[in-house]
Amino acid sequence: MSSSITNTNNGGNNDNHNTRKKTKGRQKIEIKKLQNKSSLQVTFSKRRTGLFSKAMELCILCGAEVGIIVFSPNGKIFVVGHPDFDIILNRYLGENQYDQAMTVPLVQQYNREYEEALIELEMEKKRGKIIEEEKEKNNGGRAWWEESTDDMGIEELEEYVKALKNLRSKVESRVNEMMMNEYLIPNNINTMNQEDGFRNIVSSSNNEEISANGGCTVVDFDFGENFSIIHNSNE
Amino acid sequence: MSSSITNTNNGGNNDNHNTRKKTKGRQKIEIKKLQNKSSLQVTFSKRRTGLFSKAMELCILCGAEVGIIVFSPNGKIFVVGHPDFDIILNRYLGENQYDQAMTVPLVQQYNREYEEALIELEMEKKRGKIIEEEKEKNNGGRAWWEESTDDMGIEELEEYVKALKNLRSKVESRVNEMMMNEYLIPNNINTMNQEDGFRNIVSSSNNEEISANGGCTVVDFDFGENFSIIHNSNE
DNA sequence: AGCTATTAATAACC
DNA sequence: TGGTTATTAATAGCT
Repeated sequence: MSSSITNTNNGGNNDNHNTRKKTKGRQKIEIKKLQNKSSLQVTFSKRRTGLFSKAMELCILCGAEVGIIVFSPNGKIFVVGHPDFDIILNRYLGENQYDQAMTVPLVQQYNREYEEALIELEMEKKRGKIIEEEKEKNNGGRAWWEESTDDMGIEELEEYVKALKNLRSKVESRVNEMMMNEYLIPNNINTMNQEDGFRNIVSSSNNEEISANGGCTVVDFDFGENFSIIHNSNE
Repeated sequence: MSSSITNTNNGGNNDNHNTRKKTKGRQKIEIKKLQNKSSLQVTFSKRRTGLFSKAMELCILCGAEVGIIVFSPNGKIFVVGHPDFDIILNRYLGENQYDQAMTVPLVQQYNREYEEALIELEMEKKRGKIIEEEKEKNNGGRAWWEESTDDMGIEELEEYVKALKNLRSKVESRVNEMMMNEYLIPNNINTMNQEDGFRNIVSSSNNEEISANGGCTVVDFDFGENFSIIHNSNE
């Protein structure tokens, strides 16, 4: 049906002249990885623009909020968001803080290091408290660890270090265990304040490249509304 | 030109009967917020599907990696990603750890608490080292803080606590300052290991609802490839 | 980066 | 929500 319509465009006139079709026009393609490197590049660029445009339309038409991250085949990163990508991300992280989004390696690492530091600190404090107590108990006298010989004192310190290392490994495994549980039994969805003090600098620009950002450029396309786009370069 | 073609569809036959157009078909619309609530809902649903589909095609055709977060006008969250949203997010966080994405409130808090703990710990360790040194210096003798009276010893401790609190506030303001600088002068892009130990549970499901995840459902659409979709419910 | 013939997406209706 | 149809919008293949 539709083919008969399109054929009327050229009619029965299959002569040369200026009625000959200039190009084949759009052709149906299979959705599978493009092999031609240069056409892949062009397609990526066009379709990425199309995707961002669609996202913007969804936002405007429906009052939705959309954030998109795209890594090009060459590893370049493109980020868009409305009203702003980081607000979207923040909201996502806030509503999903119990799931894997919050347990990205860096946060895991912070978590572990912080807990370790806390425990070490607690132990140091306890030690300080013991010293104080001992001092008050036999005032003028020596502290408990000073009652022994010098060798003995050093031994104590070595033992302390050993205990600390021991503790560290115990904490490590306990933290790992906790992480496991967080994966398997999602819980404690405690909402946090998302608006608090969080301000972003690389948004609300108006048109074209505004500020270099450690190799990360911020661009505001002609999307009419404030639909911030962050990418490295045009691809 | 195109209008004359479309008119051939109905020809000159403007009678009733079964040649009458069944619907007006697609009409041109302005990209501005839809007012009709129910059509907005329908449009959101259809266009969201379209957006996700486009994203998937971009991934397959070009070998790109895409992650999308959508908040519906009703606040429902929809997340997609290929090969997996959390991998995309992880990669983004990794490559942008200097920018505001890493300074969402929770991480800021972790950061501050960790730094404070570290400094307290450092101070405690230094104190311990001094004690050790003093002990070795005049072996058998008293440590420096024991040379004074008991009152004096307590005073020292109180001073220590005061100094610690002082330090804490100084650290707090220094950290705030650093955060400010990180916003204004993006720097230290030190790459971290992103593949390390990070595994996600709520992906690689196959079709329809698989696992409830604290109210967050995981669905794999019929996108052919493994294009994970996470959302709360269908909208 | 432009152009054009097509296909793909979708607005209106059911 | 899911299906149909007439249209518009996106884009594949060329320049």
